[in-house]
Amino acid sequence: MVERNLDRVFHALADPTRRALLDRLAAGEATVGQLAEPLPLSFAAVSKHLGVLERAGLVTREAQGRQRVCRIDPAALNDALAWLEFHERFWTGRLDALDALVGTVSGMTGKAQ
Amino acid sequence: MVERNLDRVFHALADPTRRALLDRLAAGEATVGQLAEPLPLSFAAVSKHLGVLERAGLVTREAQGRQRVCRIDPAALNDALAWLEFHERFWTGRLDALDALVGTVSGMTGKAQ
DNA sequence: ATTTTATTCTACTTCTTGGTTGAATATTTT
DNA sequence: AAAATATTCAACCAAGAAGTAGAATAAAAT
Repeated sequence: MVERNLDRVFHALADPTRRALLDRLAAGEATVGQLAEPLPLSFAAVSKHLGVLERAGLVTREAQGRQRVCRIDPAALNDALAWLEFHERFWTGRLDALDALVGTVSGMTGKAQ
Repeated sequence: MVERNLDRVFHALADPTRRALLDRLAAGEATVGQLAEPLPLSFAAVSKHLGVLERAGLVTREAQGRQRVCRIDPAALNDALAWLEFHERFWTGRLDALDALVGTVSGMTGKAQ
């Protein structure tokens, strides 16, 4: 269940266009058109990428008149972050040093998993 | 350049079988056969998955007699971890709280990025 | 030297992805 | 009401991913 979502989140992050979209959205909400404008892609392609990000829970789209306003949802990063942190800890055998860290990060967005 | 590797790392992590392989390897090195044994997959399929992990820099395979010993390489997680941490920080606007954290983690494997 | 074992390579298949274009839908503007 | 705008949908295509099976390779055991 969390596993299934990890698939989607990691897959969403594995594309440079989608990471660029996230970077752009980190600077503030934007419509699909605003997101598509600087990219060498059709509207439809950008809309599809946003679909992938949305299904991963990383982005929300809200209809506002005839346009859709996109916003980032930082909470969805938590799954991926938690997985990576746990495994980095585990792999490096440093089970001590980062104990506090995971608590810190998962507490950051206010969403426990 | 780091970007291109991020593609490979996130893509490698986006598959549950590959994450399972990493989990298994976190417990210690293993041959391809040992990795394949509990999985409902052919040897060849597992070998392919290991190729993906290897190209992402997450795993190394070393020939040892007629078998290949696989080991995890924690350093490769750093790219992904750094990306996620930076963005989580950025997205949540908490540019303060995690400042120490990034230093901690990137210092952990002894490899600065 | 032959056989067995461990792994990879080479097709081949099916499904998914990322892209396109043009029609469809919904909302503003005129 | 008609035209323009913003976005998505549907159909399509090319390339890549994940799987299979069987041949090829290389080392170990007999």
